[in-house]
Amino acid sequence: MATRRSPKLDKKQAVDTALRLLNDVGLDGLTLRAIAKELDVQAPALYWHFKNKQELLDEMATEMYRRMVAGQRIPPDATWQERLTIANTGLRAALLGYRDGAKVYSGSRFTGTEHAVRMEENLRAFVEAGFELGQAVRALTTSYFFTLGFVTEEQGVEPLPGDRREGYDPDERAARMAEFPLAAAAGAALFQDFSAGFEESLRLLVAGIEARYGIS
Amino acid sequence: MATRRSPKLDKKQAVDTALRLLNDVGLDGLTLRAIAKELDVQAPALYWHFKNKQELLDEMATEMYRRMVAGQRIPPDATWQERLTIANTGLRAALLGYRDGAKVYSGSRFTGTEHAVRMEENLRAFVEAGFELGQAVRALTTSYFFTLGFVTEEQGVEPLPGDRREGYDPDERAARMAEFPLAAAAGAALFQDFSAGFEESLRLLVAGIEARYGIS
DNA sequence: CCATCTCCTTAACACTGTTAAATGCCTGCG
DNA sequence: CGCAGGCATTTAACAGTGTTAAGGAGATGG
Repeated sequence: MATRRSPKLDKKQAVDTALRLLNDVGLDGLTLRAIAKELDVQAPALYWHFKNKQELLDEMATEMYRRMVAGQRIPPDATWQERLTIANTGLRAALLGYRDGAKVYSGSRFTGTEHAVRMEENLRAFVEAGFELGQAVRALTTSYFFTLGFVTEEQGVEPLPGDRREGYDPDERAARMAEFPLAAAAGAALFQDFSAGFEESLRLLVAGIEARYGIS
Repeated sequence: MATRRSPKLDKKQAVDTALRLLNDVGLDGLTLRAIAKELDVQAPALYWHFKNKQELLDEMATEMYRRMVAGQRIPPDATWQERLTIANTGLRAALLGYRDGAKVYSGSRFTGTEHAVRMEENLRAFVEAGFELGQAVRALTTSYFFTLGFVTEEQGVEPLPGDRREGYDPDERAARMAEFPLAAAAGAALFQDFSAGFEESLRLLVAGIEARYGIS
């Protein structure tokens, strides 16, 4: 009866393939023709499943988020501090998992409402810890925006973990900045160990929330 | 002698025109041909002054930064808290001054080293206030990344101050989110008053820096 | 068996960033 | 004065982009 022979192409597979391809070619190289070729299909075929390229990108961002959530284990008895740290460390890791991940992600909008379940969960945890809803929103979004900004910048310097973009040799930079000793020395703190810097920033944020909202 | 009749086109004027055009057409509409037309010139003429489009965008970002610095009056006796607040409020205002401002800005790199003078100034002020250099860098970059992430998101919802993008009607959103009461209610705190939210986040950050580094 | 719906292909369009070559205009030199 | 040569631009063209229109193969349902 309803067993129409499986179509050559389906939405989920297209999104998966596009995400895989993204790591090889980057956002600039991620053309519809390239994606189509990977799927053994002609480019306009994608328009049967997506109304335009942006809708495919939106689906990609949503899938990135889905995988991030799936990869996070939050202990049921986690404090709000642990929760915030895990959520943002996980978000950063998820974005770093794809070349131009942060750009793709923050240039897109989630499809559906699936993403709201984790958001609801986080908000509830914060409210139960004693936050007012507005405070919880502020605490979570502040860290969220910070993480997006951080990784965007990070991937501008290091497109994929390991290979650094030209113009970012630390020594070369220091030489160029010779007139500005503090700014030159800051390069080390900035471009050396992104992970350590990121975590320190999160600690700063946690400390601020504790202090300002009086909840530890 | 050296008064060669001024060429039709010069770098600074091209950048100014491109920045003005950006507000009319957005980043997608900002094509070399459109910029050239505005300058009464053919598109390839731009390649005499810029090696490619990215270099023009870099110059635009640098000019945005220049104007931001010019528009900021930092009192000589400002505390580090005031300094951080002024710097980031000013950055946000500068980015909001252009459609897709945050995207253009964080997709580009500064040309030259001019930007380093303000950075040096800020770092020195923090060090003089008692911070170690690493702490100063962390405090300033954390807020910097936050602001970039915040405005990127803000301009995703409100391309230009005033006109809101479709799909972001607060009531419609609340209805769609009916299963997630906290997330639905969070919409108000998120999409209502961006400026108030931004300032509260900065206060959170300032409080965190005070608490963790013990400097008030 | 024919009509219909689903899913994909082929062909084409307008437009993009970018390069190559040709063309004036201005300067400095003989 | 004439002419070489660089500066700054134009014209023409190219490969490649997202997207649309039209058509066709293949299964489904009446």
